[in-house]
Amino acid sequence: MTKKRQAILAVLKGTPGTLSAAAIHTVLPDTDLVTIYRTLELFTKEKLIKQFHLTGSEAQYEYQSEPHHHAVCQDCHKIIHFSTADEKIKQLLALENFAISDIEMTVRGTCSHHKQ
Amino acid sequence: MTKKRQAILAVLKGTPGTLSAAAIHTVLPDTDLVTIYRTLELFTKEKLIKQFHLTGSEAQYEYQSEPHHHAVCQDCHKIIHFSTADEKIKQLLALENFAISDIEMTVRGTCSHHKQ
DNA sequence: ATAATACATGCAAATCATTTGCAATTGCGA
DNA sequence: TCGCAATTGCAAATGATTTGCATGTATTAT
Repeated sequence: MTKKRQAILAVLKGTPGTLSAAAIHTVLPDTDLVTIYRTLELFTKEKLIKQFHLTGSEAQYEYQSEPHHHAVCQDCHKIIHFSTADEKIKQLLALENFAISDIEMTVRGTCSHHKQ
Repeated sequence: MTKKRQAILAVLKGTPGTLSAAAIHTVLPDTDLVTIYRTLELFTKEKLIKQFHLTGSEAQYEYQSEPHHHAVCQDCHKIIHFSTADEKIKQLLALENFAISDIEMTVRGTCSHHKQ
């Protein structure tokens, strides 16, 4: 764990929401964007952080604290974080004036493709 | 609804899983990839089809029949489709020999950013 | 402490998916 | 049929991410 990597992790830990690689680079302009990408890939593999592809453009990263979900505004791309699952989602998000048009779930893991 | 658009929709309707823009282009090589992109955007806005960003690379599209969810293998990127939500997910995917490492939910809609 | 080796970083350039500009074409209504 | 608007294709631009390679830094064995 080098100084640069510590700095990147610190930025992620110190940010409540999600961050893109470019966003981290504006906070740490002395660290090359390529280094940031490589570090984020490393951290993701080590499960220190989580990577999300919420939209078609930049990936979003966040420090893995409490597991939770995301609501993305289709107009302004604001991301609302929430932790309770199930039926309560609608009530919870209603409090935030969020009009749900679709709930989409992605399960990640490994399938039976390799019976080594 | 032009002929080209009909053909693109037919490919999506005739495919059980998801398709990328490039995949559609290999099925319909006489339709320019740009036209495919523009048509997919159109269909997505009209809610004829659904767009997914399951990984960092290509977006996946599928005809909107039954609402369901996706399990993505982190190694081979195979996509398993399933419809039952909640606790049964684990049992269902266990039958497919899918080892879940993470369940991630994305809610799409509109937040209160515009009080026009 | 020094040499040898491995790992981390930065820069430039490549790559991949997608979007944009613009001209040519098509289709459809007056 | 004429004219206008929408559709398509080609080329090029863009945005995000990755790769190659040379340099720098750290770590270990001698």
